[in-house]
Amino acid sequence: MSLELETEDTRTLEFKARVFKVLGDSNRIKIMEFLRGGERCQCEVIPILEQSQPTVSRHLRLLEEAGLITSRKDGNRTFYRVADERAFNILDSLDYELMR
Amino acid sequence: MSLELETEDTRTLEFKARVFKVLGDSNRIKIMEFLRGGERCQCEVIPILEQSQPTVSRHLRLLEEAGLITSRKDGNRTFYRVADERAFNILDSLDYELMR
DNA sequence: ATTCTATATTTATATATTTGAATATAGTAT
DNA sequence: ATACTATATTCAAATATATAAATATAGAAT
Repeated sequence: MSLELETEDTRTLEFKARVFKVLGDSNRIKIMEFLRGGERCQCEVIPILEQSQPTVSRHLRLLEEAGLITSRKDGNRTFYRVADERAFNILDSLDYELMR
Repeated sequence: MSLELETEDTRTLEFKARVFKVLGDSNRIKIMEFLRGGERCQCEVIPILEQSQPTVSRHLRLLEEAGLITSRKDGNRTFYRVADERAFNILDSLDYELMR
């Protein structure tokens, strides 16, 4: 028995930190919210964020690497969707009045 | 009607991003998990993180600035507790098997 | 084949974040 | 008063992150 907390191992802890870190950017939260409407291509995301195409591409990649979204190619385009509907629970877990 | 999403205003979006960003660090998640056990002083947190006192002090300050924890001084010590039990919902919202 | 459109990658720059050493402050104990 | 303990702050260095310009790739349209 070490000094480590019993409740959560290092793996889980770092997994959670990675996911939260990726969500710790309003551009990426905006993407997640946009994807509530279902699958969208990158070209649809770009005007939502009002940022450059490489920047949007990178944000999408980070969300995908964190396992929050998945992508599929269709011809020219890359379509993105939320990997698991439960991902929205993370976003919604903050909808209480801690905010002012 | 602008290009902005109707569902969440910029304020809410940036609030959420700020909270997630603060939680996007395994040291700070570890602190939150430790505080499930109730109020603790900084001197109790330090051996949990196994990091320097200034570093722990800073992590605690960031959590407090994000509204996730509160502090109170008692003599020499500063005690910290979770600001709202619902903050644990954020941490727990990630307990589904997106992880491997 | 050429042009256009969508996306990805590389690169440079600017900015933010993490860390601990050093120091400051302030309460506690003797 | 002096020493000790707990915490906060300042600072510098290392590292990470965000952004867009430039470029590359590749499918679609003509």
